[in-house]
Amino acid sequence: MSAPSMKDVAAHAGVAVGTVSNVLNHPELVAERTRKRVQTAIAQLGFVRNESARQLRGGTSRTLAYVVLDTRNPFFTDVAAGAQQVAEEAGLAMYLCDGGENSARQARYLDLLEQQRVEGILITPVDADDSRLAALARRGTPVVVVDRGAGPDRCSVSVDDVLGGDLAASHLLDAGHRRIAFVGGPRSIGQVTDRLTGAEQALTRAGAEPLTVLETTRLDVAEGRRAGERLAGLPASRRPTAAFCANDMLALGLLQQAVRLGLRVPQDLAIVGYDDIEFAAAAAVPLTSVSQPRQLLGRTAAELLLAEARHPEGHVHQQRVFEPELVVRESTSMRRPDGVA
Amino acid sequence: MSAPSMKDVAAHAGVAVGTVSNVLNHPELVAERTRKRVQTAIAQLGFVRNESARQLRGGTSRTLAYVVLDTRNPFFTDVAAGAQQVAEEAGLAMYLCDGGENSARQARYLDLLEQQRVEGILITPVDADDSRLAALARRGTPVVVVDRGAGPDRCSVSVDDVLGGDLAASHLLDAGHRRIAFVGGPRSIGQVTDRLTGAEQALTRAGAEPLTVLETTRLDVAEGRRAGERLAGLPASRRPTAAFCANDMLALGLLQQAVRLGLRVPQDLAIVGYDDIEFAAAAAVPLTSVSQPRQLLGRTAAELLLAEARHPEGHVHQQRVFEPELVVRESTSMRRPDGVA
DNA sequence: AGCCGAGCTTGGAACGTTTCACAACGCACC
DNA sequence: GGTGCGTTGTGAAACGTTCCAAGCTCGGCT
Repeated sequence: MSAPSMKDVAAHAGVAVGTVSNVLNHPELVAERTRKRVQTAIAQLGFVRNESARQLRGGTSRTLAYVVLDTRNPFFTDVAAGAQQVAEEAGLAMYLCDGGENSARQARYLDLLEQQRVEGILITPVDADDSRLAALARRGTPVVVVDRGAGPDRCSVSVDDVLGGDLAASHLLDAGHRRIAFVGGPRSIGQVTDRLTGAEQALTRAGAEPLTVLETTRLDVAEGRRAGERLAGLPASRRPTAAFCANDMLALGLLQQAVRLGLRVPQDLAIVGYDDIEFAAAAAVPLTSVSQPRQLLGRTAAELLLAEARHPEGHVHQQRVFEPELVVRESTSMRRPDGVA
Repeated sequence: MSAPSMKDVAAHAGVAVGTVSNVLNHPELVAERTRKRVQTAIAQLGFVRNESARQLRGGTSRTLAYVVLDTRNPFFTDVAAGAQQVAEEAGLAMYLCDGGENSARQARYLDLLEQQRVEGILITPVDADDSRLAALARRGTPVVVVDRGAGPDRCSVSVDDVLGGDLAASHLLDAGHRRIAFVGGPRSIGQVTDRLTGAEQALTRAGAEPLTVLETTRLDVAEGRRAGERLAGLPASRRPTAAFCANDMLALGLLQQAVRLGLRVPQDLAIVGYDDIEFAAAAAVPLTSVSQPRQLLGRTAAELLLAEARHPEGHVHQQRVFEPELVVRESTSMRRPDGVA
């Protein structure tokens, strides 16, 4: 009653197990007649290869995985789409594992994937703890860190987040803002601290007063709304006139809540996001954002991973760093977006 | 040089292979001293269980998969988050497979997952072809269809899309619109045709002129923008005064392009979306949309799947249908959203 | 007729686990 | 001093493949 195996197929077709295997893997070795017979037996029994057995017997898993920071952030699904494309071209499947910004969950996925002997892992880590990845790599599972730089003994694909933070803050300074807030967290996430660092660096350079940091527990819309509430609650005299958010999810939440509570954007509060996700341009007030080459990031990461998986011996780890780009829209520009007035 | 196996661990610790297995699976059967010895051997060698072998030898995969229509649509990642929560509580991992609105790709994933003997599959199918799912189920892999109704021999979790379409169209009719466009496609996707059917039904009931159907090739923002272009290109006399989009991705694209091309929303063009994704409320003109209980959908689906996977014998298939709800926002309401004037 | 090689098929080893019947040991008890 | 029991550890079978050496059957060639 359990799933039919090759043995059953062989019996049913009156051939040896090896022949069934040959029909599946080297059909050219099998005589026409026999092949047909085996194939109908397979169809009749509803035989399905057991991938575990297959893999055990020396095969490879032909599978990659991308352990994502949070699948609900469109930025990462765009990156994933890029990676998936490359995987597909190489004949590999790619699983997405949602870390949900949860360190323990990510760790569990890593364990599982290693035990499953996937050919390689792409990961955007929640925390800075590199030892787990080091162990993985040491034991033979190639790892590429995505959207975060890595040390010399690992491939990584990232965008210069410090520069991105600098761009964002500089833009706000240029527009005349002096009291600027940074919205983002938790600090354990590398991108958050890098973007913050970049922004601080710009302010220091300009001799402006330091950032007001509104720390969040996650990088999602809900947290953005909470930050909006906190900002709107401040007396206008002390309220920052601009906010730089660690990503667009936060920025969109912040924007939404700020508007709801009566702040005008950008007049009362200018907002800069990060990632330039597709929805940023379509926001209530189209969002100024720091853009990253999402798909390219994914593609490159997958290519590096494949290269390492295919030729582990001579592999030289690369840390690719792309440049972010500021996309200015109405959320920071004083011009009225349209002539409705 | 290849990954160490239990045999290596056993040799290193001076015990039998069976003992190593016991340390891992039934530690209480092993004496303290021996257990310690084995554990240090494991640590020293960097031994990692081979999940394939494990699974082969009668174990189960403790893994679910959700084959998503398109991971770049936030609706589905929200559903996935709900499902994942349930899976996690049950001690299972869940892989996300991005079908990318591509029938062939979905099929490939299904094959792979079946060969991998996952415990069950959640799927939002691209096309209406049920035979593949039927085959899966027949051979013993439980399947639950998500966001689409199914026949009596399969579990499904869906929202009444016909009703949703009706709600949307009725709302537009109530607001006085008579020339209404439907934006969506391809028709192979069940949700699209159901929502269209519902809308048509409302128009017929009201004796209004039939829908102008703008068919799209995908359900994404880019296609929405293209539809916007087509609409804006029509002479005002023949242009629909309202559009109902098969999902929010389309609606957001349409909105964006319509505004860019000088149409005022909702005065020149009212827009209703579908799914009420988080970004709908934050759009340039907050989007009226048909809301579905996303997380609940995912949770329920996963629960049904688990139930079937755990007790296949007595299982009775259920087709759960939830009710959608119209959320009215500025994209269809004539009131000016704020007092800016 | 005998031999050869081509074409096809076979059977069994190996992959790394888990499980299970059983062996070995020490110990208490009669 | 044997018996019986509980505690630990052992070794081999089994899971479903793939791969390979070896076998079989033919027809053609010398």
